[in-house]
Amino acid sequence: MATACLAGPFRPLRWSQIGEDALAKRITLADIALRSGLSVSTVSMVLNDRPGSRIPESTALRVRDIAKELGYAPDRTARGLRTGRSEAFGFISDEVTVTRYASAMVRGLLDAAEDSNYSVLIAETDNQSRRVEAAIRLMRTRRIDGILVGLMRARQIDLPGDIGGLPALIVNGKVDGVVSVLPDEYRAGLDAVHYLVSRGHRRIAFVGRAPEHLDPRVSWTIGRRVAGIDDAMADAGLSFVHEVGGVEWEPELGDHAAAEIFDRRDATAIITANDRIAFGVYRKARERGVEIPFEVSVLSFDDEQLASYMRPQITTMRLPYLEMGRIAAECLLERIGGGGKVAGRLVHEQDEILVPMPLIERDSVATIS
Amino acid sequence: MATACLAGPFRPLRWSQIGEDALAKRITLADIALRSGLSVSTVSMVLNDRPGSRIPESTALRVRDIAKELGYAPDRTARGLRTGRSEAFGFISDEVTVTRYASAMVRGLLDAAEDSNYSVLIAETDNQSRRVEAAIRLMRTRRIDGILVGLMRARQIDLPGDIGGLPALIVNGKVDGVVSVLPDEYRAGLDAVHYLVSRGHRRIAFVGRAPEHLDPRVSWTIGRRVAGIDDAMADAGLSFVHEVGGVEWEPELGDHAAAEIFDRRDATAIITANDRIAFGVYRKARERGVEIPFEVSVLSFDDEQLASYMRPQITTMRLPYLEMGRIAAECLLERIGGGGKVAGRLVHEQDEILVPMPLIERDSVATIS
DNA sequence: TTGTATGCGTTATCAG
DNA sequence: CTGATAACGCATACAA
Repeated sequence: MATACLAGPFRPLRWSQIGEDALAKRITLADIALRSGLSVSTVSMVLNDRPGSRIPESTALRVRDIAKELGYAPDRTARGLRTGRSEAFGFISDEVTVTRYASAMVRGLLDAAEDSNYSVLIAETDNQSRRVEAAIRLMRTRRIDGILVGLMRARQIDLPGDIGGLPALIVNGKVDGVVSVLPDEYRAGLDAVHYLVSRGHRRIAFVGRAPEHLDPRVSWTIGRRVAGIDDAMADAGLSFVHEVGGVEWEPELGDHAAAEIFDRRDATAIITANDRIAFGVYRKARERGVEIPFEVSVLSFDDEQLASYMRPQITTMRLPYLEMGRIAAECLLERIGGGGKVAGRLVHEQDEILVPMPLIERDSVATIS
Repeated sequence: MATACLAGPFRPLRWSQIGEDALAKRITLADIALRSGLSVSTVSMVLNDRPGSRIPESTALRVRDIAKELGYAPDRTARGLRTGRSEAFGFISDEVTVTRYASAMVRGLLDAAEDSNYSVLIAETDNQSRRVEAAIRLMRTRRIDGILVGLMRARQIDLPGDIGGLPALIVNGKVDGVVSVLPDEYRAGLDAVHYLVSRGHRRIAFVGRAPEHLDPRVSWTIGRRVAGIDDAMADAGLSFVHEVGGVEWEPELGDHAAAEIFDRRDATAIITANDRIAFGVYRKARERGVEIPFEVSVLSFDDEQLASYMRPQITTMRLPYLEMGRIAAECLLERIGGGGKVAGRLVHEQDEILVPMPLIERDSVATIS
């Protein structure tokens, strides 16, 4: 472990003010009951305005006034103990919090939670089932109302821990018997090809096919992405002028593929299975003096961070992590039934919720005649 | 907002098993008291083995056995209500969860929390003081034991919300009167130059100086980074053969600077203020056919994700976000005093905890004679 | 229309 | 050594 190291003048410093602030007692229903001369239960009724018992507006108003004046906020711990609902849910991820990819997912779910006054408990498991179990156990002792499981790469997994009757969803992944929120990869594949064709391209190359990716335990979505691409090509009466397969979707594959494709001089456009491959294609293009998009167009998938560094800016099908996170949280909240002010109609009793992958139109695809 | 979209066959699906699992009542102290014939308080004493009262090993053992057998886990909600400590702390960040940079910080603090059986409540504020206040308020109603504030870019800020007597630390930033955990930028600047000098470089260029960065509200650390570089240069009796200033530390600055530097042909090494600038330098080098590191060496700062895509791999001073997160959480936990099994000695009553920035030695610096 | 009593699961105090 | 009993802050069924 890294060790902390000191610097600067040694200046004693209060970690926290133990003064009047700390003495500012947390104010409770009792306080406001005292102030109003009413009983605790009356105050509670007013503040939760329960439909059952009608309390005259006059007193209700007074209670609310005092509550506001005192700055009352209900103690969620106590309320949770009483009601059995914590108004918090858990998010367990393999490593999504920490990766280049998908931390937008976290933001999406945080946003949705905030809208409903929910808190989120986050745990990373690094794919160790021991840690998954531990996380779930810990969260249950905190009485979370539901649980979200997030994966960095969309694939099928088994859930080691016992969800045990808790409302649950999986984001960017597949677990038997649990509803998934997934990117709509098939449609994205379709859209990608349609876009290219609509811009006049008919001699298209494809980089990244690999049978290994068809195993659902490896990827639940890549097969659909490729199927979409293939189907759209077939619909357009086209077939690839060249293909370069590859399991490792890294820049090196792009380097290598671009070299081949540039040598053959037969493609006007290249579809790369992801941005990292496209990055390699770009690199090779710069080396060879091949001008994108004038000599060759590039269309890619993912729109990861890396894409923002590519010049010309790359046109790519965006993985909608932000929306997936938000939608997953909204579904969960609605399922929990806790005042989740859900914007639109949300889908239930469906085993997959597919979120569209928008085409981010930038500068790497030229129109040809 | 994106709308969810359906696909696949409509197959009714249980969101959760309402069967035996859900009926598996949460087991409490009472259950285990019943089974053991002892009282709830005795069981509690045993399970928390309080020093006050000695309970014979025989009964203690029996209690523990039953507890294990039943799979007892204390209800943190109830315990929290009683003790006033939730064994959870809050993490409030401007946008650190979601950026390319610093999500490692989150992992670090999650790791530390897990070691102490703490949970962490995360909120993003997007730099809106309204949201900061709301987050703090919400967290306080959950009785968090302490609070961590994280910033994406290390700078001085004011904390809008009322921390009110809660133990607090700020990670990668500065708030008046609050202890900071920061990267040791001055030393990193020193080390960077020393490294270059030790490899024989004496004609060094620097890209990225800007007076604007010296404002603590803009950056609390860049000044130190540059000061370290300058001091080390002076110590070595050197001055930069060329400098290209720039406020925007983006690839374009690197492009531009590299063009200048390559034209002059007077530097054997370039220090770029961050990786994004270095990325631009690389791009220009590839365009010009300049070979790194043989014709010119590049030394950079940050080691952000982008760095992993650069070929040859770049030598850079790593921003130790993971360690900063872990150390901050450990300090906070120790301050809270809650069973935080802290590995090493941690520093207190110090207004800054500086975490070393390691030199990640890769392939962009050549040794010259 | 409002107050009383009870319980959520723990921990803590204090008798026995 | 152990067990009532109270309290944490809130919600709710029921009584007044």
